[in-house]
Amino acid sequence: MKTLDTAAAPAIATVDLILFALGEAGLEVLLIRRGAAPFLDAWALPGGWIHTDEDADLDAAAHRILREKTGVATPYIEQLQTVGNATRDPRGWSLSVAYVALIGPGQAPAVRGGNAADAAWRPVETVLAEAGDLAFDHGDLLGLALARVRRKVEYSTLPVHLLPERFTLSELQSVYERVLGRRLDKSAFRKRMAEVDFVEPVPGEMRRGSNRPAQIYRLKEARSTAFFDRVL
Amino acid sequence: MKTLDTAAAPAIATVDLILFALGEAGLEVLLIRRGAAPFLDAWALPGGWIHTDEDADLDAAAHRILREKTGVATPYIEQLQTVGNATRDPRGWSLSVAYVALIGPGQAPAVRGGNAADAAWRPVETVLAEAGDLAFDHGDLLGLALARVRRKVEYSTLPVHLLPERFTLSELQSVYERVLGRRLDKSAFRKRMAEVDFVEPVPGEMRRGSNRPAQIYRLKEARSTAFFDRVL
DNA sequence: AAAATAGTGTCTTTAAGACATTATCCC
DNA sequence: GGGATAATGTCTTAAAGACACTATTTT
Repeated sequence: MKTLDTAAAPAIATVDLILFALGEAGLEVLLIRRGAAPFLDAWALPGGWIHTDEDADLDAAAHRILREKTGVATPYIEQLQTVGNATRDPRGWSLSVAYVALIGPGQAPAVRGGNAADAAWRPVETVLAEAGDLAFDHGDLLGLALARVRRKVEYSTLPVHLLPERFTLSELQSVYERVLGRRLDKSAFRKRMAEVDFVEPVPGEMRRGSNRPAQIYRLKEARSTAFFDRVL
Repeated sequence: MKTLDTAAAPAIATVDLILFALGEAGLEVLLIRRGAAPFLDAWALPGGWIHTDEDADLDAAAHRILREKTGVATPYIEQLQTVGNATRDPRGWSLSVAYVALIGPGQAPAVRGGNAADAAWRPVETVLAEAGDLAFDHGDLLGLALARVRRKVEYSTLPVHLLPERFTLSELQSVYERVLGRRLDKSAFRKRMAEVDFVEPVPGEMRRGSNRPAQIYRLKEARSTAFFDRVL
């Protein structure tokens, strides 16, 4: 969201992004410090105006804005919800389409978008505890996004997108456990992953350590997210 | 969507509504014949511009537009998805927030909104088969809405909103079966309804016929939609 | 009594959860 | 061999699904 956007016609509405990655403390969200009024110097979600002259559609706008604000190019992304009311922006009636994006380690730029002070990864719990400090209604949007992700983890394969391209089943299980905040049974977990049939072993590739090597898996192509019959 | 809306400032984006009700042929959707270009005389979903001077927020806009276009005042309503691209409206880049609404028999006006020829309930299957005939990308929106409803019926109590306020458990089961297109086991169905605890018997009220009378139920207050642990 | 639907119970089959065992590497 | 984690198997327990039976009304 910029205040300097003066080309009235091509700017329709804003897109805000809730970008999650897995860090030391569990789920973390990328925040950007605002450099303009309103909410000057407050932390905010990365967002920007739709540009009708360069964005073919909403998803393209979300990708562009994410890339421009954070440098992230190819995340998993899905539309969350659209909020619009007279009070969320002091400048007047405001419409924003919120997107959730997930990236794995490595794709996550430590800090991007100008200088180091204006972007930061923050643990979601910490941010939510002080949700009111965020610009606009971004605290609400973060809450919505977190609820969506937590719920969807229960019945889908969403968490693969928080891992690098190649991973072991133990690593995948660990992601589920960290997002859900509870332990899962190993054999039940593997049975379910086999059922939904969305990952495949990479022949010959193993993760080695001071123990039995683990088979490395990757996402089956054309299978971005699968759904379970039942809840975990 | 009107072309005559010339007040540039307060009109931001459109809201389109997919209004479902249960008819003879199963799920039916309300369509309105367009009275202006583009797509003059084509069938379309009821929709209209957000008016920043009268709509407090998006949901309020959706309610107002539904009421104005169809006369329906108090439906179950939920936001579906927002679509925006350069091609859906020949007049230029267009943004629309789609809502799904469900109403029970009785709340459904046979025909409203001017004269009888400009609104009609149509079976979803029929309309989808000729989805390309609808104005804009409304065929796509209808497809999205139907997929959402069909999926959500599997794990939630959504179908109560297709019934009148008072109903029997057999009637409720019948709604599930008609939307899902398959039979359900009676005892399993009742067990599940008891589990989620979202309906309650109306003491003394029974539905009578030439058979054993059936207990009449109603939605428990403050419980619009509940979710199952598992899929039906 | 017959017909019809409501409502509940029983039994079989399946799946889930806890736990144990075996496997394979490094040191 | 010891330590560590991978991978799979077994057993117990709970739930789901199919089906049958009982209940209560009208005709």
